[in-house]
Amino acid sequence: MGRSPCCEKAHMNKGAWTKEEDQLLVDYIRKHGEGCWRSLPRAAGLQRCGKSCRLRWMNYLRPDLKRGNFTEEEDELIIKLHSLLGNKWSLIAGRLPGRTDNEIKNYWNTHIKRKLLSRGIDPNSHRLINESVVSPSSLQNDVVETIHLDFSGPVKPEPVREEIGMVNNCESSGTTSEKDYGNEEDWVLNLELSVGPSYRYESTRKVSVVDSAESTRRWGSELFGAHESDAVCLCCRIGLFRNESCRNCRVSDVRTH
DNA sequence: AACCCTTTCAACCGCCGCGCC
DNA sequence: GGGCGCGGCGGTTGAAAGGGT
Repeated sequence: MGRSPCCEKAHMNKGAWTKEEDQLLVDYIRKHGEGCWRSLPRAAGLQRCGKSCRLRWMNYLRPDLKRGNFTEEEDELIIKLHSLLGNKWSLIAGRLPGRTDNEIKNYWNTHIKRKLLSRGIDPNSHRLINESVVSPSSLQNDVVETIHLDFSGPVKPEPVREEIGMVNNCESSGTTSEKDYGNEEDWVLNLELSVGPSYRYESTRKVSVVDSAESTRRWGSELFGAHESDAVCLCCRIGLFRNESCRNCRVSDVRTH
């Protein structure tokens, strides 16, 4: 017996949303907040699947979305993050305030891929297209810089380390799961990401950020080589602020908290 | 104006992880 | 431990828009 569908297919609208539907959804979420997507359509008077409502809200109706073209800085930031994270669009989106995973994914497929190819760079491996298979020794010789993003609070003993070449093809699962470190209740994520060639970066910094736009600008221009005044807690940087998981964060940005 | 091809991007689909029972 | 429901994610699709002839 298969899993039941997320919603009844019958009597459900599909395709483009109308203004009236948008309004119903916005009104409902303004009143009741996000969540309970399965029951939301009925409660809001929408003939839509809950998933569809969530998607519409997340990708289009959220008030904090940035509209318009991507800037050159955002382009470069996406490229660098993709070289680190692979097709983890939601993680990448978490680093670009106002941009959605869907938007970035589309932008990657329609613009950035082409841009990289025109530079002679393979968009999947982020290496020169003519470059032969990378040997382990050449990987070792890559200057590997560490991006150390830390939270306040306890730190788990062994930091996760992802190195270029393992990340690019997404064979890496992204992060080592918590179970790999036992069930420590209180350890706080201490993720180290590595990428080469290097960007200058001192690995232990704790600072605050002024606002999300400024954060983006700094990241775009000085990615992984930020000033001491640029570090942000990981939860904010990878986008956890969306689900209020960012409890230890000291950032005072209103939008993200 | 009409047609065709390409590009863009909103929306859908299927799968997965997590939490709950 | 296993089943189930839900939210979330990434890949894919297809309608609409844009551009060329």
